[in-house]
Amino acid sequence: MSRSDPAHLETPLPEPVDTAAGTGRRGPRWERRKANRPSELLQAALEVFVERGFASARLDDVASRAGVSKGTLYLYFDSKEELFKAVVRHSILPLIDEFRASMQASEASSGDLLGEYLRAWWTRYGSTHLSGVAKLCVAESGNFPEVARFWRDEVIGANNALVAGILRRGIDSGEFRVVEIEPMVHLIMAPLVLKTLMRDSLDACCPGSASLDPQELIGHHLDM
Amino acid sequence: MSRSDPAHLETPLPEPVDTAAGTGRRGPRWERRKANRPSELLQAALEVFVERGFASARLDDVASRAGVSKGTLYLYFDSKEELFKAVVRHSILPLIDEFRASMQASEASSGDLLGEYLRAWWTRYGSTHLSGVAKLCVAESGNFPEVARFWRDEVIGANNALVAGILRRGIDSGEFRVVEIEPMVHLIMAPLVLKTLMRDSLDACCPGSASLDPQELIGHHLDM
Amino acid sequence: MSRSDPAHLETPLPEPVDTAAGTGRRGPRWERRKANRPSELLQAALEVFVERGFASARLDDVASRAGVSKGTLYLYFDSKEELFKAVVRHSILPLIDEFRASMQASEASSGDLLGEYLRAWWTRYGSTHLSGVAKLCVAESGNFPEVARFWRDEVIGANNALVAGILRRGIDSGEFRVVEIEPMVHLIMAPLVLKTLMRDSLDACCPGSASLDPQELIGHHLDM
Amino acid sequence: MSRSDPAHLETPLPEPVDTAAGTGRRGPRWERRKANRPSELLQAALEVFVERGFASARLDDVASRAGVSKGTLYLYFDSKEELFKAVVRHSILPLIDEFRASMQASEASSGDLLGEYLRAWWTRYGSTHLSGVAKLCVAESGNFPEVARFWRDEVIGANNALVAGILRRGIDSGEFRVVEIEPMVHLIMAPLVLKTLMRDSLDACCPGSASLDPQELIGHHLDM
DNA sequence: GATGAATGAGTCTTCATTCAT
DNA sequence: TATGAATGAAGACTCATTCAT
Repeated sequence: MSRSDPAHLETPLPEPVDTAAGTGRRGPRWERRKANRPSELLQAALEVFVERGFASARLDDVASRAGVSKGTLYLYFDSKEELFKAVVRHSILPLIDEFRASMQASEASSGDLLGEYLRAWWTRYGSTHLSGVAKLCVAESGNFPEVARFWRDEVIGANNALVAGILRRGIDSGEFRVVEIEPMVHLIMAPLVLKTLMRDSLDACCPGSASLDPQELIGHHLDM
Repeated sequence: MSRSDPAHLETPLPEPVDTAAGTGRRGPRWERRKANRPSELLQAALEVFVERGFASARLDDVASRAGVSKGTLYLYFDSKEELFKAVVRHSILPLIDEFRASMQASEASSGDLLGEYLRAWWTRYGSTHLSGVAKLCVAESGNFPEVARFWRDEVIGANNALVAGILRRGIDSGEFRVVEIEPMVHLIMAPLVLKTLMRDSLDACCPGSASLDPQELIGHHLDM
Repeated sequence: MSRSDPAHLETPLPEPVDTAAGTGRRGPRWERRKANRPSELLQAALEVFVERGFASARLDDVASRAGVSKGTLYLYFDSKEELFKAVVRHSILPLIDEFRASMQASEASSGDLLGEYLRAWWTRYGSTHLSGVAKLCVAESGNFPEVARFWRDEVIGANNALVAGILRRGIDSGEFRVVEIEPMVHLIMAPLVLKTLMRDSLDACCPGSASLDPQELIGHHLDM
Repeated sequence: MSRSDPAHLETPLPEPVDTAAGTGRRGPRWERRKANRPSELLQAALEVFVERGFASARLDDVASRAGVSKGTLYLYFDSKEELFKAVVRHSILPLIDEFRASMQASEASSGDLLGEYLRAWWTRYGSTHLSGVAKLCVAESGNFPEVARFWRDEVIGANNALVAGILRRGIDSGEFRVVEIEPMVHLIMAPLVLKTLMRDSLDACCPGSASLDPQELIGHHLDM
């Protein structure tokens, strides 16, 4: 594995000693759920953080959205900050790995591959709760520089590298005309990225641009 | 005047008792400063809000950056929220009017006009402290829906209307080929907008895309 | 038995269901440990309470020092407070009884007896973990008045009564010159007691006074 | 000044910018009292800390005893810990200086000087709220080692040095018989010190020993 | 009996807001 | 008008206690 995350974003999901899951009958005051509590908490935290931002998010809200009490959060995360970092980390890293893997597996033409990738990007990320994390990282960059750096280098960096790889392959094979790779990557991604940022913030902003989704964009860009 | 601000974003700049204003005489430097205290406060607030976000920004920081005491802020703004709204409002509205006016005045070809506009956009907005407000509005949209709506409808809306107008003129005159206006506006603006968002957050993110600035973008897009 | 403990300090050591006790057969090591769990818990609690004080001591620390889980503590003690009181009670009462018994048994001269007692005091109490409890009672007197009263009346009182008895016997027999008993008891005990308090708190405080230990003190005081 | 306090215990009393004290009429919601707020707060804190110990003391109690709100404490002290350290520091240092100064000024005989000193010790310290700080330092030594070190080295150390100086002078002049200085200092101070510790904790402990106060002790010890 | 995950009351700490000066 | 000390509500965090396993 060649990823070079900053060490502090490497920590694995907290995994308390696993106890056999209950049989499910009756309604106890609370339930033992060591095994997937962490990811439930992270999901709740992701939503609250994206909606409110780090500072405005109340841990009480995160806890009640996850259906636990405030104290439970501290069984799994040392502090609000650690929870925040964990949200950023664990929400996106698996997806990056997935994208990387699927690219290596593909044998399609470069044009198809680009279309495939952008569509996957939209389906698995852009249209998902996940894309809210991008907005979150943008919003909190001033307060969490290392998170911003992580997002820029590891997440955007990885994505851009994948797209650049496709472009380069297409150019090498003569399928695409010769263009500067980096600006073109930006030109291709920007409308999609901006769209998700907007959806997660200014909402149904700019009605009409909805038609810009994957298919059209790919069409447009492949012209060039 | 066709602007349709929500009422709460309409308030004019606060004008404290204006000592010796208009008379012109007897205006020692520190007396005169009183007159534009509000805009100095707004400037300081803008910087702090952009850096930290609304909730994390401390009024103490705003005050000390403006060189006044915390209490003074309350002579001009009723609350932190009002200050925030004033920052968003007053930072951008004059510029929108300016853009509108300059567009109406121009008689250049549509191609030149588009180039001119994008360059002005970059010079007067994109490369400015001002663009940080966009990031701020994105970041705070969850907590300030009316600010988000204002930014989307009034700011982005006005900008897009201007660009759409240019495109439409070019198409009508046969200078541009026929395209769907709205998606094209998004395609044109997105790379620029995203770039400013990134600069104000993930920093010098995506190095290499720096070459995408105005001139190149215009070239690329005029091809289509 | 003339002790007059406040009722709440009378409780005997908790005795959980005693597996295979009394029968003598079939007592594997880990089974046998159950029998003296309570005293192991008390020992761990004593150490933690002395080190940190009542409020700062965490039951988690007590539990892990005793090698059990936090919940186990509640099988033997109803609350942190009860644990605290049990620590104070059970740490010192056996020793007091022991001292009382050995005094009654002794037929030595009063001078020898005093020396003997002070030496025993130091060996069996002053140089021991036990003396930390004195510091603990002093420290917590504000929060646990009944514990303070217990310590003062039962512990210090009992000790002083023993020393006073020796002095009185020595005076009655003409071996000691006539002095006021109570002040003399204080004068005799204070340096020893203060020394243990210091050792348990300000540490090797006042270096050089180390030579004050039993023998010397006895010498000094017997002069008077 | 040759004192060698650990640096972190050197900080002077917080002194916010001084404003002329009010004229005293009317009953405002709160009063501006920058000038002596710090010492009022310290006095209140001293009492609460001595009564309850560091961990059990609630800042709310300190604040209300000082007649201010909880937040006010934070205008003068960064944290509960800093408040604690300030209490220890500022309660005792002036007194130490005072004792040192009065010793240097005195020209009495060594015997009188010793009596004078012990009487001053009792009047100005032992019988005062101040002596509670000693109990506090003893109680919190495990949680605040540097405070313990400060008390042992600076406070007890300084006191012992003064007493040792008197003894040495008396021995040199032939007024006292030759004894080992350090043990003797401990023998002299211990009953007094222990008495204050008891008064501040186990209360009117050991009734009857009340007669041990200055005069008697001096008499006893000058015999030796 | 033992365990340790879950709870929630209790405190420290921050900071927007007020108001005496 | 300007100040900044004082306030107090709000929220992060801890930890004694409970209870399902």
